[in-house]
Amino acid sequence: MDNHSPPPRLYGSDGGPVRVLVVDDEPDLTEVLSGVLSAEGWEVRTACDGASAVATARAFRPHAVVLDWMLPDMDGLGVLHGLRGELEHVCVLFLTARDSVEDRIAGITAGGDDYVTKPFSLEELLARLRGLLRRAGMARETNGDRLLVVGDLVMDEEAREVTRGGDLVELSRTEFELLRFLMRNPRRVLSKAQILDRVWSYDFGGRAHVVELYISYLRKKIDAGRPGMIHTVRGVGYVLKPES
Amino acid sequence: MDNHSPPPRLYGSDGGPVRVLVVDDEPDLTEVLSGVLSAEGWEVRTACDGASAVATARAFRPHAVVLDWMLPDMDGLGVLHGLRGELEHVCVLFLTARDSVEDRIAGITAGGDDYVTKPFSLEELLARLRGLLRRAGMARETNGDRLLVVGDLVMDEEAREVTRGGDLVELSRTEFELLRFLMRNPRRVLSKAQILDRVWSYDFGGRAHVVELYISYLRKKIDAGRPGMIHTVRGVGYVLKPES
DNA sequence: CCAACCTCTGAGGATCTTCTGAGCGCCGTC
DNA sequence: GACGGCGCTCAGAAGATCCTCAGAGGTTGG
Repeated sequence: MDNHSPPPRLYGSDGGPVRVLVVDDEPDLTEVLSGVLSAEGWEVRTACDGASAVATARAFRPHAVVLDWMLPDMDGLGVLHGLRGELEHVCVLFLTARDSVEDRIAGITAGGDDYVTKPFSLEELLARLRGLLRRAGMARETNGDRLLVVGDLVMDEEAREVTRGGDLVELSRTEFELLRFLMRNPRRVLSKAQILDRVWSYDFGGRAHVVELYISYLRKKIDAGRPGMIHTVRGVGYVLKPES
Repeated sequence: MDNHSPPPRLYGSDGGPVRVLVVDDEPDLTEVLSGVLSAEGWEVRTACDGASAVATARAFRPHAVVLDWMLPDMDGLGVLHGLRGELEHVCVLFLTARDSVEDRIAGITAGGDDYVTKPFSLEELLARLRGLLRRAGMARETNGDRLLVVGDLVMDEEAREVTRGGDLVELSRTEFELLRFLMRNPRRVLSKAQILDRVWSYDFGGRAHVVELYISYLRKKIDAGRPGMIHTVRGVGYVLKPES
């Protein structure tokens, strides 16, 4: 369930919603991505292979493309060529298998694009996509700047830096992503299932118990000796909120 | 039995009533849900298996679907695919057995959908459904925002926060659901049977005595030292109303 | 290759919820 | 005034839920 971002937070430089094209041959994946992205206020189209991706891009003119590196009909480079032929400026976020051609991708991303390795968490993908568009100047956040602020808790997403009351807090990767999700949904109760679906990889087979564990880690680092901001709502989930 | 919710509270973005399709193979359940939902002002259709669900969706074009995860002919994912094929935007609320959630319904809550575990209470199901539609922007509440207000009593459903005269009141899960039901039906006498049917799970075997008990808990937390808002109507039930 | 770190599992124990049962008081009736 | 029906509250047992610790396994970086 996606209960953040009431109205769209992002707008294209032309004022309309940001358009993103999702290209992958697994329908389950495109479906989930499509759902999350439109719930975040983006306009989404999907394609399942390279040829239809290029064709869709021609009409849809997306600001960004989420593109699987391995497609049934062509590889990432081929699709990239097709896309660049259609669209002058388009941000591309590649999805790759962990061990596939990381070096070649590295060359490509030099052009301002980025990549995420499968399996990824939705929060990570969203963050990358947002970063990509911001850097390309193709979207302006209504927020204004790049800081997430809840009470005296501040997160700089780009620098991956978190401070509470001015003190720097060191977080591991998972802790950071969990906190980011919480901070993007302040004063809203999030269930463990929701958290699991967003912060952990989509193929994670584990149980909700991990969420409790990481909440416990976060509390130790963030709420230590201060009024707690992470509250348990028994039988429902967790909320992040500044003391009232 | 269902004498609350005066006229429909929800309208689709097109101005007409919200359409919801209920899919479950237990006729008892679909019947109850259908009754409650239409009493709440929704337009309802039902189906008892996956195939007829997809077929009905084609003609009915529901805004939301309440879908049992386990159906005689196909599983939830299959039906979901069928539905997504027919309808562009549709919210899905899954009904699952408690332990099938543990097996994980990967990505379900990520795509903007939600689930409720059986056995559930009607209030919980309704709340989830309302939340789903509100977030999808497919319904606008005549109310305007997400707060329930009765006198100086205020409930924020998303944060699960209740205040009386500005003071925060901590409630357990059941207390919260009971109060939500009362606040959604202010100035209306609700019988214990009604309350039991709506706030407790449909398979709850207990007696009306629990309702008295929980009303007592609520009074202690909400009416403590203030003019009482929860009034007993002897031989009939309870009313919530601000002092007149 | 080793050390440091991160992530997850499992178990134990602490805490909070929920429901049952019983006693008591209020109210209307007889 | 006595009685029965009804509602309120307390106390406690059973259960659900959550927190934390300790440790295995994997990954990273030197």
